[in-house]
Amino acid sequence: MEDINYGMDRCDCTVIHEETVKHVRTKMPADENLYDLAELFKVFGDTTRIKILCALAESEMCVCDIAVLLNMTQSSISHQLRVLKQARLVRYRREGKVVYYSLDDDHVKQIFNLGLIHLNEM
Amino acid sequence: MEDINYGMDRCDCTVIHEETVKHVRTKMPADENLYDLAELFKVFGDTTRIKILCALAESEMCVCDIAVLLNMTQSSISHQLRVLKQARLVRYRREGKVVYYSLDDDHVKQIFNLGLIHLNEM
DNA sequence: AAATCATATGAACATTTGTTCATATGAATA
DNA sequence: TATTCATATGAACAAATGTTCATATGATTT
Repeated sequence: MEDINYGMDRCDCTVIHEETVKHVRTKMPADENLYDLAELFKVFGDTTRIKILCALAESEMCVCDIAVLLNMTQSSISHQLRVLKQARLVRYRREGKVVYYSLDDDHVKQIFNLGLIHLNEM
Repeated sequence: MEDINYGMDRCDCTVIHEETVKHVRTKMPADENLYDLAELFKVFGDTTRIKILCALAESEMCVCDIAVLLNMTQSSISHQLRVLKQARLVRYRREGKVVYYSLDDDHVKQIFNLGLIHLNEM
């Protein structure tokens, strides 16, 4: 097997297993999909947001309730709810001055549970 | 229902739905678990690491192979593999000078797939 | 219409994070 | 034993992120 570097700019390595790399390359999803996937998990990757999701998994709640529950400022909860909203993980409905948030779909709980399973089995 | 603030330091809100908050509070997992869960998802929340996991889902690979595949430096791949190792998402075996990495368990693929399902259904 | 209340948001700040560069480690080989 | 090569790692730096503070918005109530 030849030691070809393929003229890559960034990589300072020699290709060791050319066939493996070639094969895996054909199996990789589009960069855009992997980017989106990382962005999705990034949303789960914060304690405050995890707590919010966990709370909403139990019951619909307004912003103030969540702030009290987590003992955090209304502002920071509101900022985080915006992130969750953009990721389509939560939805909301307005009732007068109060805005109620809830989980958007069932995937949230599923992803959540898989994470817990992984942690429990380590 | 009374407007009690419960003497929270940080929250600038009035409790609106006291019963809801009380109930949800009893259902919340321990802070430590939620912290660990967030830490786990944080690991998935980076494009480079997602790509590495995706590649390893297809085949065991050495560090150089991954660097070539992703067109990144060996150093940055190695740093990220350390993160994945600490999260128990990948394992490795040494064969002479070469270190081969692979997925540690099947949860990785499952979490991965759930993420993709969520993205596809939005 | 003015005041009140729940929520949203922009800017600033501190912290965290990912990559790079230089170098260390540790195993095979000459 | 000296060299080579694959990998690991520490420090530095830039970029991203979460919270806070001040204030805006928008709906209700007086």
